[in-house]
Amino acid sequence: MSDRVAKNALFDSLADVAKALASGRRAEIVDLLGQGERSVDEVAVEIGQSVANTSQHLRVLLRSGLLTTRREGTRVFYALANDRVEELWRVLRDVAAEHVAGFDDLARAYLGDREGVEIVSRAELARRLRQGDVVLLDVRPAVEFNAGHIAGARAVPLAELRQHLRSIPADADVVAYCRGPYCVYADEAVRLLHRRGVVARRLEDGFPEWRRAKLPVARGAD
Amino acid sequence: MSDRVAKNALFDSLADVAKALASGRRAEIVDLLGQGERSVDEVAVEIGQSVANTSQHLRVLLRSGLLTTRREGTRVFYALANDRVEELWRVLRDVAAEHVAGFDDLARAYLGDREGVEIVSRAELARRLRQGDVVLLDVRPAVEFNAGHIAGARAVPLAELRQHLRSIPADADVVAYCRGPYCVYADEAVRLLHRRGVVARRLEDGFPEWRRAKLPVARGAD
DNA sequence: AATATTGTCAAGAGATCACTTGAATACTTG
DNA sequence: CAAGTATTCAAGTGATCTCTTGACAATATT
Repeated sequence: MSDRVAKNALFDSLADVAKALASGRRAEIVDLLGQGERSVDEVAVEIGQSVANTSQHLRVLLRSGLLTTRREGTRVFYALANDRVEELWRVLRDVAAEHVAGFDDLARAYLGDREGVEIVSRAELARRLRQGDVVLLDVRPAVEFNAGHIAGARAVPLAELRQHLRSIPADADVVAYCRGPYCVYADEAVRLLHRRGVVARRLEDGFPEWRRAKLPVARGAD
Repeated sequence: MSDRVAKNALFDSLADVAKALASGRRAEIVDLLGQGERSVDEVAVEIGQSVANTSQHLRVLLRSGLLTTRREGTRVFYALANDRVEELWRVLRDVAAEHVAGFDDLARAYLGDREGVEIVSRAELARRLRQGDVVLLDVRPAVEFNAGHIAGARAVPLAELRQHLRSIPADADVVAYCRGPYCVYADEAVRLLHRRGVVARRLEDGFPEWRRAKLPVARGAD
């Protein structure tokens, strides 16, 4: 059939979206931007790549329509184009977790042994927050907290957790959260708190999932 | 940080799933298998590639966990691993339709001008089927009809539509459906029916979406 | 056992991709 | 306007990807 060429072109164009995500570094970028917009330089630091290379990855994602940009002075901020992109990322992540051979091992290698880290479901955390008997720590970098956080959370970036230890009541029931299920921050926070004898758990996933579930969120420095 | 290596490996492995879909031909395969399992040879014919190349594409999808296989005599049947894979494909398709520049043009080039082809929503079709005042044609190949179809549909593969024209009452309200929103069969059926003076429309998408919406389905030759 | 059918593997050609390096551009500030 | 900062572009290298060709493997039929 002569439709072959047109059909190939159509499906190649569908595949272009997948291609945009078909690089570990770009996947990392999408995961990161799920927390809010970032400048090229910030993204470069987060993904551990040169600025030039990061810029090229961002352009690829932009060209495929997954991102938008905003200029502010000399800086350019990239953000996810919309919620559907976030949904695509989430579904992709779930499929990988379910189907990719060896994925669990890789996750364990990066996140460390999660044996000692107890999990709190979104539903339970929402209930405990309403009751007011839980100390909720947002252990992501401050920029991300400001861009949006769970209502009632305290901004305690992982790097500063040590300094805040004193202000956490010894008998408190602490929950920490970060970017999502494959982010180390909350795990490390929980482990540190445990070592100090504080009862702490981590939220099952992260802020994007909470927002998506239409649970209460807030913005700004606090 | 020394976590860099582990983090890269984790996200590379997430990107592997995207990589599996990052080829137009493999995208076509996933779209096709959404209708039900197929042998290597059948897939090869559908995507217009050699058997050897098709086999390699199928192995890539298999290795990434998106497909499963079943052997029957000398033939090997491939199928989507589960519903989540279908969901991933659907979300990817939607994101492409929404974000990829020029996607609409490519779709029009393949599907032809859809001006004259009126659309029926799933909800309306479901209602009309309950009332029993609609003739519903499944214009996909017979294998796909047998693997699953909308309850109440008649199997009328596009190639055989001409022979069935006589058995369609001139005053009937006809609806045709096929694989999904980017499948040509239903459009072509509607155009043919129009030329014969029959009032016909196409379902907004296809069988997989109908099944996913938990609307009534049936299996087998009728 | 010989033959046919169906699918997989291996090697190779040409295209595309990821990252590096160094230069160019866009904007701000002094 | 000059200098500085943030980003993008262009060229190049080694690796990976797609498709082809031809051989090989597994199963069924005679």
